[in-house]
Amino acid sequence: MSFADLGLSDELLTAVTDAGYTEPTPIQAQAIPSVLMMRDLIGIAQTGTGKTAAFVLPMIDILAHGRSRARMPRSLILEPTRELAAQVAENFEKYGSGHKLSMALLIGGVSMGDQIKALEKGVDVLIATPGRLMDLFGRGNILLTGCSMLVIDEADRMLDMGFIPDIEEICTKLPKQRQTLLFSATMPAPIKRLADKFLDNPKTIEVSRPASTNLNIKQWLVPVSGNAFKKRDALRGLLAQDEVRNAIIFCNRKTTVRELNKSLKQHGFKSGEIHGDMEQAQRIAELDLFKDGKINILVASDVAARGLDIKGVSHVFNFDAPWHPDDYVHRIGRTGRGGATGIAYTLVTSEDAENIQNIEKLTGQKIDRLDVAEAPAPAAAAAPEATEEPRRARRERAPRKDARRDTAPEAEAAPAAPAEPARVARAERPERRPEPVAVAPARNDARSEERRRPRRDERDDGPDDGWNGPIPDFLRAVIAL
DNA sequence: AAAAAAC
Repeated sequence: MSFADLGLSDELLTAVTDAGYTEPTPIQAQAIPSVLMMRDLIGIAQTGTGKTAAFVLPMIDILAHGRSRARMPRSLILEPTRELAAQVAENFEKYGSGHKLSMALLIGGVSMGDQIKALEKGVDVLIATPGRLMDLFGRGNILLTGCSMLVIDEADRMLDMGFIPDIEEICTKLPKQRQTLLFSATMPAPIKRLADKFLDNPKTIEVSRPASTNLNIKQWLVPVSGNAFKKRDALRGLLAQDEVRNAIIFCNRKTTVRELNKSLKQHGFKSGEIHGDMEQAQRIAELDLFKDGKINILVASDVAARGLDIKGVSHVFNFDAPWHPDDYVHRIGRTGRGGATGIAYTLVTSEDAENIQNIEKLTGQKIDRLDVAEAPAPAAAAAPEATEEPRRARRERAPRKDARRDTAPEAEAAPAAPAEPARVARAERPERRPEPVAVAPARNDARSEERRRPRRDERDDGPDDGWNGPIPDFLRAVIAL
């Protein structure tokens, strides 16, 4: 099966080939001919399956004929988040380069002026999040009566976010005579009802079992004993592996995102953050830095969990196990995209245990616990005196004021402590552990070692290990069980 | 429990 067999125009095939694609993904192979035949469609597909191109490509061909009129867009694509909407717009630009399609991206957080101007001129493709679309519609800037094609993308996400009433209202403003495509990773009852109500004899395509995980992604659970501080310890150790080219780190809370990014920066990592409390321009800027490799770590809330398509993300970390098991599948799906392999680590404390159970129930697979034999960098045990040395040195420094605080500890906020004798820092680190050259400047590494040792000690969590075999140093401090 | 989306 090749793109040439799907009925797309020659210009479009050229654009696809230029973009480096030769073979359609299963959802593209199944959806594109149906869409070109103007059928309604339900696409049940995980992200990372090539879903976006499955509707963008045929839409370009369909819209190539005819032209738009002022304030009357010819097609509408609804997306749950601004990032996703922007990404779909990028796809239209990429594949539509040979066509003269006009496009407007209606999302919040940016000024309305340009959006209104574009609408005035008339657009072939309108890509929108529901809020801004409703807003502009209410102001009389949009007429949807000429809109003969509708795409509802990530419908289950829309449901989660309470957008279904908005979607229903928008649907009623479109002409009855139209083509409607609905995409969703899962099919909960309210989405089924929505499809029954607004789609006409749809063809249903399901390309992967809902909530199945991508087999290209190697998943690990990393048991961590204790608190957020120890999680940060474990995380830094994992990030220091050579193979971590870049990574998205998901947290459950925006505050955790901010704290973790701050902490990673202080440890010399090139990291950035993205969450819903940030200005839109800031979000895009951070995303671009990550895409361009100016930073290689992006700490994110679930705003980035779904649909974000960034090429070549080598690792995903779940700093917290997500509350909703669906989100787990979406988060780790940011790696292993386009047939590449990826690795996903989930840090697990007792607080995460229940969420992990739900995830394993949903996916129907047990996730491997990272154990000694398979740990990334098995190492010789540290010399006995090596663990004593930093404790002594540490007692000479100011003790923590509040030993119970486990977020944003002042030890991290404080300026760098004077370096330990190099011998100590080295003795604590296994010889075979890769230097974190690409991720964290080595000079900061000794500092990070210093900082976490005192903390563990003061918290008086008991012995450092209970292991018999060689344990990677970074896991020694944090692994439970 | 959280995050997302309109001013």
